[in-house]
Amino acid sequence: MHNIKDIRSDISSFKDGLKKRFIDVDFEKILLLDENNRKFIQEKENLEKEKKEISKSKDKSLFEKSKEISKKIEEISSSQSKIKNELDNILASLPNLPYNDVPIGKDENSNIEILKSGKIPNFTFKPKSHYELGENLNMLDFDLATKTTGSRFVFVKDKLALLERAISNFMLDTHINLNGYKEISPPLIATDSTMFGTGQLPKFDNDQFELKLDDSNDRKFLIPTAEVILTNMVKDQIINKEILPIRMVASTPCFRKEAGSYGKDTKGMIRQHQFYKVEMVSIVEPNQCLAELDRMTNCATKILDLLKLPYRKIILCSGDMGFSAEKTFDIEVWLPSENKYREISSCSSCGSFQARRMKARYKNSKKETVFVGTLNGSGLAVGRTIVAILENYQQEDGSILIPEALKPYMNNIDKINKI
RNA sequence: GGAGAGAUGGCAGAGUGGUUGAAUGCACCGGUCUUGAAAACCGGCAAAGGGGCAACUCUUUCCUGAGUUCGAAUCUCAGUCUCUCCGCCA
Repeated sequence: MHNIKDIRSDISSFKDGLKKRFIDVDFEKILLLDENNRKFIQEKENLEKEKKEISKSKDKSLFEKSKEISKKIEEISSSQSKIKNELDNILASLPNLPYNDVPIGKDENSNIEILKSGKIPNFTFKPKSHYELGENLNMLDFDLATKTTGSRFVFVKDKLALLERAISNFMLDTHINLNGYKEISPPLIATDSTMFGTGQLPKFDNDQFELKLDDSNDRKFLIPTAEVILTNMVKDQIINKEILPIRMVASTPCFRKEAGSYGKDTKGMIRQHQFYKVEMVSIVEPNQCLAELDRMTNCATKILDLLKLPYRKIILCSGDMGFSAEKTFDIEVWLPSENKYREISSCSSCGSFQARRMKARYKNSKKETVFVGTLNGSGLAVGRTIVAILENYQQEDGSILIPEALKPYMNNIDKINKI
C-alpha cells in the first residue's frame, strides 16, 4: 500500500511507476478524494476542539450547544469516512512500484535471463514427462485424486512420497544450517486482515480458498503460500532494530484456486490446487532490501546447485511481477520433457509495501519509527522439484536416480525402481 | 461444550465519569560525575492523522464496534482474543 502523502508530494513517480505496470490509474480522482478528505478532517477537528472546550468548562449553559456540535460532527464524520473509504479502496488496489532497474515490459516475454547454470542432460532416448514416469512407477495417481477430491490434485505414493519428504527436509536443513534461516511451523489458515497485509486481498480474492465458517466475523483462508503467514508475524508491531534482519523458513502446503488458468498445465503436478513449498521470508531494514534479495536468491539457487539440476535465473519485467513486489528474480529449472525452463522459485523484494499494509515498523538508528522491508522467496517449490528430479534423473528403463544430496534423506537408496 | 477472570504505552503495571495521553517501575536516549566504565543523580522518551517553510500546534487513540453523557480508559450492549477450572477429543 502506498502512502497518500508520498503520492501527493511526488505524483509523477507514481504515474511513471504504475505506467510501467500498464495499469491505468485515475490520479485526478485520488487527489480530489484526498483533498476532500483533508477538508472534512479540518472541519471536524475544529468542531471537536470547540466541543472539548465546552466540556472542560463544565458550563451548563453551553451543554445544549455541545449537543448540536456533536450532531454536526457526526454528519461531517460520515461524509469524511465515506471519502476516506473510497480513497483507501483505490490505494489498497494499487500494486507496488517497480524498482528502477526492473526491465520494462508487458508480460513474460520481456523478462531477461541473467544467468544459466548446470548441465542440461543429454538423453540417448526420448525423455518422458514426470507424470508418465510417476504413473509408470505407480507412485503418482492423478485419477484417484480426481475421484476423491477433484482435478489438480494428486496422490503421491511410496518412494515418491518419501522423495517429497526428503526434498522438503533437505531444503529446510540447508536453509537452517547453511543459510541462517530460522525454522517455523506456522498455521496454514490466515484471517482476511493477514491476507490483506501481504497483498492477496482485496484484489485476489478469487484465487484463494476461503473456509466456510458460521461463527466469527473474520473471513478465513487457506494460505496460498507461507509468505502470507510468515511475513505477517511482524504485523502491528514496532520491532527492535537489533533483531533485524529476521530470516525465517517454513515448509508448508499451499492452496491455490488457479482461477483463470484453465487449460494451462492441466496434466501433471506443475499446477496443482495443493502443493508443498519451502518458503523463505526476510524482514530487514528497508535500505537492505536489494542486498537481501540477492542473498535470498542465492540461497534458492544453492539448492539447485546441490541437487545438480540445471537452471537459469531471470529478472521479471515490470508487467510480469506480482502485486506486492518491487523487484523479482525467478529461478527456472530445466524440464527435459518440455525442452524448456519452468519456474521453480520466485524471490521478491516488496520494499515497505507490505509493511505499510501490515503496520510493521521498527525504530531506525535515528530513532524514527519507520516501516520495515519484507522479502519472500521459494526455496523451493517442492512439487516442482519432484518434477524436475523425475525428469532430469530418469533412466531409459523408467527408474529414477537419487541426487547425491538427497540420499541421506532417502535411507541411502540410489534409485527408485518400479514396484 | 459449561463456569469464572481479564485485555492499558517497547515491556511490567496503576488507574472505576471531569485538564488522564494516562501514575510507578524496567528498558531505551541525553547529561552530570569518572582516566574509562558501572553505580548514583538530573532530564527526555507512544502512535496515527490534520495545519504550518519552520519553531510548533490541533485532533484522535487505553482490544474492536455500537450506545449512555456536556464529558468515558472508567458506565451499558455486542463481538474478538487470552488465561484459569470442569468436561470432551487428536
